[in-house]
Amino acid sequence: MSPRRSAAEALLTRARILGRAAEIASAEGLEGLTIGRLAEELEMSKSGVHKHFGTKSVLQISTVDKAFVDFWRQFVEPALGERPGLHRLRVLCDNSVRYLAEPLLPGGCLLTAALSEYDGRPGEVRDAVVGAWSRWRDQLRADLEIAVEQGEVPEGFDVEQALFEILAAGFALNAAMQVEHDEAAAGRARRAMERALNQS
Amino acid sequence: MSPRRSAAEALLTRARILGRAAEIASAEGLEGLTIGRLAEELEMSKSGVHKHFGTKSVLQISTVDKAFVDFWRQFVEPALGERPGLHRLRVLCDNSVRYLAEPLLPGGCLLTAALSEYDGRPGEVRDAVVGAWSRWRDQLRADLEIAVEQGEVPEGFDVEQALFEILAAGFALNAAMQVEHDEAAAGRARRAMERALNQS
DNA sequence: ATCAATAGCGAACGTGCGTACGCTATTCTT
DNA sequence: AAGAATAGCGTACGCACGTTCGCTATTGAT
Repeated sequence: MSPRRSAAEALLTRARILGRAAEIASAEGLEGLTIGRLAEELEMSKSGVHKHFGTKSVLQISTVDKAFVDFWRQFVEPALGERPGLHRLRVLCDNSVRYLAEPLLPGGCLLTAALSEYDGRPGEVRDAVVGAWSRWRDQLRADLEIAVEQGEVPEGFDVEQALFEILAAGFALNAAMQVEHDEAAAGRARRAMERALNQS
Repeated sequence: MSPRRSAAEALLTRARILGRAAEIASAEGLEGLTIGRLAEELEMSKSGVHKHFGTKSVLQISTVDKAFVDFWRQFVEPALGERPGLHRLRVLCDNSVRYLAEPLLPGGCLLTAALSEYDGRPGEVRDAVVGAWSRWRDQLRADLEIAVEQGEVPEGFDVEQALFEILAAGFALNAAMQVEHDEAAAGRARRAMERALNQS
């Protein structure tokens, strides 16, 4: 039927697979993502899907990477031009709230779900998830530290405490949206993050 | 081999199954929990395990119930004798931090993990998870409202905002413990919860 | 003493999983 | 123009899953 596509087409196919994979995994989990279902929904053969990755865990890792890159491109990179420190941090927080309140994926933030799914399962998939998560956290921490250096926060400001509370608000927002579609949660998350920065 | 136990023994068997089920599910997820593995680890037959529940989803729901009841008995009920309002709320918060920092189960809080696992999958399992979760949240909210009535919190205190931030700290604590065994996270969670109550 | 009820076992089932292999027809290199 | 490389398909494999069925031997009620 469809014997061989060009190398360029193959890249498109791969992207198509990962796009659908991210959608499925965001709702059903990375473990609920199966090659058979993927093949069916994309109207191609199981072996055709399989060949692009060679292994289930490579598919899972690639899906995590894709979701993270999409998030980064759309919600982090646009902020990188802002003035580093407290200002850029506020932009990043606001972007992440928008991302969690109106996710790119039907099942919400794939990274958040995968972190919970794999926190107790050592392996390469877990490493990929934790790695992506750390990149995001390190970005926030970097701006927090710049804010301290620039004296934009009060004396004795606790960077790790603020980081904890910002991430906490993100977790809670994600849960509120996914579990009960709580429209008021975005506002609460914003307020919680702002309070984390105005540490008393 | 083991033909028929007494009704009393059967209850013990059921409890033994659910105990191990909660351990497995806390680490591998409610979906990663399988009857075959359960049977193997308990050294009984698959059909023997199966018969106690009749259906996989009943097993999952029973496991959620068991984990919730254990948490409730050990960390909520002992606090119910405390003076209602802000004081009891503080005890509950402290208890929940201890629970999340040193969980009963090897993979951390089963309820938190299950909430994330099932937030995008409608069905009876999800209903059970959300139901348990709501009971906990309602308990916290009840004391927050009592605190407001008793004037223990400042004028204009936002109950839902405080609730959001308390739960947020719990999520973040759970993640910090499970993902990177961050020993400092408990202190940060306590501080975050306290700040949620001292709403400015 | 009798006898229905049942805890747990053993074997089997259909299904869906990840994976392996060979094939075909096109693309890309030379 | 010729030939190596390969995208994707079709088929098949072994395995683990949840579930079903019949059996056995004890329990607990009559």
